[in-house]
Amino acid sequence: MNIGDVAQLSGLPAKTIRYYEDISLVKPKREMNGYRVFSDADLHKLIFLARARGLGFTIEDCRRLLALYEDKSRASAEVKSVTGKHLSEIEAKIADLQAMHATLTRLSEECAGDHRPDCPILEELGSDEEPKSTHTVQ
Amino acid sequence: MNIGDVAQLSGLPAKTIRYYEDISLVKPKREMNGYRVFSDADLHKLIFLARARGLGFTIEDCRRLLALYEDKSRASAEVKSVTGKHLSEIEAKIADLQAMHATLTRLSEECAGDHRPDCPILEELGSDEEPKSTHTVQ
DNA sequence: ATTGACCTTACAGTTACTGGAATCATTAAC
DNA sequence: GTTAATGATTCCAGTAACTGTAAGGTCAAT
Repeated sequence: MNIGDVAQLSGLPAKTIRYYEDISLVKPKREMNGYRVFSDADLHKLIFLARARGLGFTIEDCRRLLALYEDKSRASAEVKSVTGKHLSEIEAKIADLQAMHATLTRLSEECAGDHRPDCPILEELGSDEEPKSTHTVQ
Repeated sequence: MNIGDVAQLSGLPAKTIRYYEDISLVKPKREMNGYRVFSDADLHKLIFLARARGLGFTIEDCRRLLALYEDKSRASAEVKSVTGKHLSEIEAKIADLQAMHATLTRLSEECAGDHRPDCPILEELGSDEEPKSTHTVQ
């Protein structure tokens, strides 16, 4: 299969697949004309990667998970550990976003949103005192 | 004030403040020795930026908000519009993260997490069929 | 005169791609 | 047989918002 075929089948852009080769996540063979040739195993890997990335795992997590996937004597504890760390990060991000959301919603509700210049959003951002909630993490 | 002082007072790293000057968010004067000199107005801007960034606004949003802040004849509707778009993006991100979280939690609960190789997490990532939920957005 | 804290610039690296240009290969149409 | 469309290749640059590091200048105190 050529890159267009596996792009279609995995849902990943060809550009991304070339990038994954660059960083050695997949190692397709080459034809005499220089074209990449992807085996079924390569396609399988790409589908694995697409799903893992879709679940928000970093590339390095994906590399680790792929290695575990191919190690038939792995301990499932290792996989669960990677997943657990990722879950914690997701939880932290959700919490941050919810805090931002709460603050912005409060300010937005207080703002008339008309032609007049008075604006509680800008007032809070520019105030001299500590605002009700300031977020340090994005 | 020198950069260390405003870094302290705004909570922003000096490095970040230099970067903000690079991209023209602040324009401190210079002393004869080349050191940056920050006015009270500069400090005020930096605090504004720190808060807006803390609420997850992009740098370009911050630039826009800062311009509105300094435009005493602005319409609060403009500020509310920027904020509203940002709120929608936050909501979308939260939804994505919650979907990932749900999938990963389900898989994690099914995984023994011991010395044995059997692992539902890897099985789903590597399965030939469409998994129960595949996320396209991260 | 020297130490240490603080300031300067410039360049590289981070994450995970994405866009674009220039070129080559393959295939289908005329 | 030539041409055009499609699809492949490489390479370089850009994105967001910084962060790290190196090499060096300045200042206050000892």
